[in-house]
Amino acid sequence: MVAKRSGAQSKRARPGELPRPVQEPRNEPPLSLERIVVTAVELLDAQGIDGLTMRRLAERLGSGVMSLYWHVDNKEDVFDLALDKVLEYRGAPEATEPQEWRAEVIHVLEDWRTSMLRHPWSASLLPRRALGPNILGRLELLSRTLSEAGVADADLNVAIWSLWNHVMGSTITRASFELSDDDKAAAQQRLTGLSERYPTIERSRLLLDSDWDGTFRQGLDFLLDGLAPRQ
Amino acid sequence: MVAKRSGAQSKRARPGELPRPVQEPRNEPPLSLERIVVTAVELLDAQGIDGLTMRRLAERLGSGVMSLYWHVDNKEDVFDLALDKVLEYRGAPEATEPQEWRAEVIHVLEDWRTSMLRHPWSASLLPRRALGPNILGRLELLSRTLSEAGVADADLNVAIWSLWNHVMGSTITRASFELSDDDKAAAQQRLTGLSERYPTIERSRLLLDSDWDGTFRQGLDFLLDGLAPRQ
DNA sequence: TGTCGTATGGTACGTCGTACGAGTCAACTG
DNA sequence: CAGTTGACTCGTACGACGTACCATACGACA
Repeated sequence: MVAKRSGAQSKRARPGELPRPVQEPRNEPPLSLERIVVTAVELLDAQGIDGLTMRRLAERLGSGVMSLYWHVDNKEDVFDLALDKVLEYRGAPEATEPQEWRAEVIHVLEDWRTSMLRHPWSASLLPRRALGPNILGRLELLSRTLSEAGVADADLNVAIWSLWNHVMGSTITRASFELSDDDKAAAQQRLTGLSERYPTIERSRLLLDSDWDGTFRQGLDFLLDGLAPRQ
Repeated sequence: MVAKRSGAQSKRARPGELPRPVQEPRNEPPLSLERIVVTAVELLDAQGIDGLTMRRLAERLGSGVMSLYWHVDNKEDVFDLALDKVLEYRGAPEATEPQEWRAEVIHVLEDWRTSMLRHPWSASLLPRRALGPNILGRLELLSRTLSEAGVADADLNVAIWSLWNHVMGSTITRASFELSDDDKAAAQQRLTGLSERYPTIERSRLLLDSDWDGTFRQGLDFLLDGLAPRQ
């Protein structure tokens, strides 16, 4: 536990140059934190949360299992890094007109939600992981936007958490209904078998066809209406 | 996989009656689904999600590990049952005056949130587990209340999911900040060490002292304002 | 007395995270 | 040039896990 995890960039392996000295050809580039995290995300996308094991990760990287532990403290670390990786923000860094703050907020939050829905495992992972720099960066951006829009400092925390909660809730709900696969079967079974116990749910077909995107936008509008300073 | 998991109630062991025939005294009551679930909740409360293992559960129950599998399909099953157990609803079953629907909704949702905060593991578990009967029961109750309050069927799903999302988001956020313990250390470190990167967050002390309950109530009010029919 | 459904649990297998320590290699020091 | 150091890789091994398989016990009924 010393100098480990310096932001060591692996130098691009320029092919043809510097022929491999004595060893049998190593067809994989050297390990790096970057490669590990990228591969972990791939693995999570392909196999889900339980599909990520250190052995499989090493296999994909063409390395020994224990080599990973030079770059990473433990498996939880991998989860933290993968989660934060997925939440990198590549948004317009342009200064926005002050009167467009609402559109700016909506854009930030929808991008956030989209990023997580692209990797459904991230939604179920976030509740129990630490806040990485990218997550904090998004929170900071949101804070600044609201602050510049005129939200008083005293109301800022309430505003931020309300919006955060909305994004988290919508995303998690959406994602957990997306990847179930037996969702339809289970829901159908419950609805037909127990329709007399849950008549209202059945009537509104709550579990079968809901407009996730519309719900997100509509709830967001209500929150922003309430949070925004009158003007 | 046949008649298993019938709601087999274990008959109360009436002490003194029917002396133990030949075996050495079995000081534990017989296994039952009920006992298993209750003990699983205790174990989760005490040790957290990773603390629940089939071996530890069996140890607490004074039984062999494999005996659990007569009552339960697998470990995921235990999670589902424990989660739903925690969400039993013991609310006032009274018929409410139609003009009090708003208080009724607030009560239902606050009770929901309180139940989950009593068992912080439930918040991080819910996103990836199936909907049990108690959860569906709460959704049904919420649906009926809103429906009787005059929310049109077309808007019902949006209303329910918006409220559900709010409860989920608030609870998960709150719970994940509650049980971290290194929260303060990590947050402090980030704030002092990286204060120039997240100035707005630092200024508002977002990660240190936020009013979770107030945020929940205020966001809920905004949502209800938006969702309720004008009257 | 047998047979059957209900219930218990010991043993064993494959998989997991990771501690430990030996190994390789480039860069630097003298 | 030899020697040392530090960055990095990885084979082996250990304890813990979920659970498949199978032997057992017991009350009820034939």
